[in-house]
Amino acid sequence: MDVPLPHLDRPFDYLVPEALDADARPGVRVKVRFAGQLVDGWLLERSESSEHPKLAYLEKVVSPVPVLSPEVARLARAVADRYAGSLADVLRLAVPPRHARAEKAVTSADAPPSEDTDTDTDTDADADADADADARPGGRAEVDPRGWRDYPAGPALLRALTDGKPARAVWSALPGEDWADRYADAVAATVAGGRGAVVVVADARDLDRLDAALTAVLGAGRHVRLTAADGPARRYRAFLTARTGEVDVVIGTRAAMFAPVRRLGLVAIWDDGDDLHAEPRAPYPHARDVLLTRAQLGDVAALVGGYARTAEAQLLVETGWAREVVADRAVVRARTPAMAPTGDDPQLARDPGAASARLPSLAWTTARDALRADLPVLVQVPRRGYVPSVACADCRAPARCPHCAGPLALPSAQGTPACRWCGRVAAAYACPECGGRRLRASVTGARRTAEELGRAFPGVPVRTSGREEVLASVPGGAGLVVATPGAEPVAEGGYGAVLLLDSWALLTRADLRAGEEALRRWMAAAALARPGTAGGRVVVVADGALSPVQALLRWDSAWFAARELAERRELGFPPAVRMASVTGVAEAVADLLAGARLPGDAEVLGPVPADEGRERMLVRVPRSRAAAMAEALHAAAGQRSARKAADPVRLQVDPLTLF
DNA sequence: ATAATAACGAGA
DNA sequence: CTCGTTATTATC
Repeated sequence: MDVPLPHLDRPFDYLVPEALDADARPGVRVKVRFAGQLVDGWLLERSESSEHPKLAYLEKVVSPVPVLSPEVARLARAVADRYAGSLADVLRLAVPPRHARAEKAVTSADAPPSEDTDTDTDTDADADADADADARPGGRAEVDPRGWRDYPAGPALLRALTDGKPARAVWSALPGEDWADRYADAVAATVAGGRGAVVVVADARDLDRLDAALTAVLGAGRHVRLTAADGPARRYRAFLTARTGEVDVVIGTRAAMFAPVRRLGLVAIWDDGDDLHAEPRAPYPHARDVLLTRAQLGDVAALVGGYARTAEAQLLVETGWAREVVADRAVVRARTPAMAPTGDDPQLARDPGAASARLPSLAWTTARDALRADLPVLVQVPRRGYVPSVACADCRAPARCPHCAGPLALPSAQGTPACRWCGRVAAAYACPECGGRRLRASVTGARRTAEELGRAFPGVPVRTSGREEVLASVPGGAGLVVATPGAEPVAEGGYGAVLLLDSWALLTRADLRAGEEALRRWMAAAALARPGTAGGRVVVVADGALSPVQALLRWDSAWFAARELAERRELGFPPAVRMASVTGVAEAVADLLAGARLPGDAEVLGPVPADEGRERMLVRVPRSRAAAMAEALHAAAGQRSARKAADPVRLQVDPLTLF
């Protein structure tokens, strides 16, 4: 039933009229009369009998195309359960809105859809048999591991993919790695084994890169792009192309995470730390978690890769769910650009205004040398607009509540710091890192402009790449490129120098993931530099003693992720625990939590003010209780919606930001 | 939304 | 105790 009300989140039985018998197959969209009115719905399964005494008839089959595959239906239910959401909400994300013209174009051109449902419902054994018959007639296909040879476990991973084994890998890409080529290799290996693949990337630029790499390896027409940015018609068309089994490789942004793929053998995500992977619509699923759920449910291989490793990926490694695919230290050293921190200039580091007027001297000389060698220089500047928070004035460690480890905030310039989670006043705050007692508001630095840099290096062409216009690549000669994180163009032959500025603004954000995010952005930029042996240098304007900076200098995000995860265990933060946030007007939030039969060991934190007069409570449980918590919250939301409680409450499981 | 159903209370 | 009205709850 396509209604988002949580208390109606279950199947309903209907009779199928004779006339609709042929079309009424599992996976089709239907219209039914429900509570007196016509509503959209999904035909989940056909059955001979029903518990329900008086059944109504199906009103209409919207289209005979079974757009919802059995695998995706199962996945959607699992995702709804994990995120305390409704199946209908997940299906809205999983199956794009119907576009009649696109549907006609695809289904009339190809084999009737009946053919494909048969293969879809095949058992795994059948699928494997098909695979052998299709793609490996005379023996075992072998895919050249190419760049995967740089990673000791790489070739074995590709073999496992070709053999149809459900390998799970957390991949830490080397600097300078052409990740898109590696993902294309992984997909090709899967396809060689007769299986399909779904690959999710964060944005259109990454998608273009992967698209090109895949076309080079597989040839044209073997894969399809699925992204919301392409518009409803193209998106639905791409969706149907996959659903009918015409292609079995789907790449895309998070809209593709639910893509139906015949004989799925691999799910992959690149740069899982990018916050674009978090779906902003209810129930707010994260692409990484959806794909991993998919792998788990279907004996499907999974590849989670990035230059930087997230705490979530680290958890997969530490629990043994996935194996890490990393290069040996010697190879890392050989590929890494020469890196140097320049945090020893307190004047510049602490005063963003002064720093924007000129570059720290090491950064300046590094850029100058690269330009003299006729090499391009990348300057990464953070976006403005980070939430102000409070940090230790001496060591700049973010100030946390001694009681619940929530973030501290200063109500006024000279006020007493108070926790934004539990509201407790931290009158006698002392920094746990250095014992300092003074606090300062940490605000972001001003954005450096390209003109300022142009003035510093007269006569050098300056390009910018940012929100308004994102450059995919720049030529190899001397030139300055100013880019915001995530918009760094690839340089032909690699950058001679990469300057990472305003790190302080990144590191002191009031965010649980501040350190991880800073490292992720730095690594993404530093990966574009030439190796140190070829003259590539990276300068990060930050204190070299800070752990994210250490991790960058050593190109060891696994080390950082392990540290980060350990810290989150200590503080009781995700992914070490599972959290849910409940947001709404105060009475509604209290009402929902009062009606929720939470597991005994659940902790309820808050309230903290949210925007527009609403407030937010956090529920924290051990990971073993995650399902129980989600179920309890979903049920409580159901109770509220059943009695038509007026004020809406937003439920988010593992929200991206906790503060 | 709307229909069935339970709950309630006034008046006989 | 019944009837009529109103809250509650289920909706195939």
